[in-house]
Amino acid sequence: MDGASDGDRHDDPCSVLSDERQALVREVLARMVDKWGLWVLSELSEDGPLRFSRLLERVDRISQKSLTATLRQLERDGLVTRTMVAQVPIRVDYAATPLGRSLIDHVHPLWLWAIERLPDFVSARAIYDARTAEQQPS
Amino acid sequence: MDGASDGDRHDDPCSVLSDERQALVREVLARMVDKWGLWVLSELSEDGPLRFSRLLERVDRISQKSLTATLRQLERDGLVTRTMVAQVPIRVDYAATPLGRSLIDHVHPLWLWAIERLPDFVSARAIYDARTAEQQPS
DNA sequence: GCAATCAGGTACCTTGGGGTGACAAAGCGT
DNA sequence: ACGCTTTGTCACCCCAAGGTACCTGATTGC
Repeated sequence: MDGASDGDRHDDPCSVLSDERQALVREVLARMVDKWGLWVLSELSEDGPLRFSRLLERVDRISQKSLTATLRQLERDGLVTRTMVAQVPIRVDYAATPLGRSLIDHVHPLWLWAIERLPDFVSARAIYDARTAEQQPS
Repeated sequence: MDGASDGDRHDDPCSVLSDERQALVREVLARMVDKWGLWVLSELSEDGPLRFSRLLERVDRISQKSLTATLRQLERDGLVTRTMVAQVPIRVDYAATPLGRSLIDHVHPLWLWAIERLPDFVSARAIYDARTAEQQPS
């Protein structure tokens, strides 16, 4: 009997979790890799609470829709808080939670590592693309 | 040399890089968060070189198409190597590169952190979903 | 000739992310 | 009354990820 198809043969984060929990982890981490999540959370983590339009200015070229969606997702996962302030024109402050700041702290090293290794990725791609181009010259 | 005029107001990984390089980092890291990339790379990193069909068995429920695509992307970014062996039936071995193993080493802590915090995410979502449900009784 | 194995490739479909632009409620200045 | 700002929502679009299913090409064995 070899190769039972289940259980924890190794300590893969992936194969140790149920599909459901695995998906949840992926969804949370996906924000740190998608186009806006990390950026928005970083702004909030570094420069205190910010209102919607400040974020719109600071996160360059983000659309209103995407900023709204990003904030909703971050809020849903407990990474940022949303506070409405009844004011002259209505005002909404967003702030990073401790959980959000902790996530940033754990994500930054990974990004820094990736930035350090950028030349490796660039050259790996150049080599790969050149090799596949010579094999498929059309 | 590279005309990447990166304004660095703060040490955001995001706002320090040119769009192009930012996108490259995101693409590499995205594999570690998408459905199969981390899993495939982990298998290769832990259990030596593996051939296509072994991976197909070990990465449960992955489709041929997705495995092929995942491996191509990992290979393109220099994270795995592909070696054809002229044999009885043709044979192809995939193995993690040092760069790939290094990436795994840097990604694992993040996943472990996320798994530790899973209860926080679950409860944050429960609270958020309950609150929005009461406001929008569909 | 015919089936089987291994390593893919290709077509088709559904989902979801993200962009644009128009519109909405709330209060203020004029 | 009218328009301004702020904080969104909604409708419409395109594109890419991923799944299913089927096809290819090389080779061995019958």
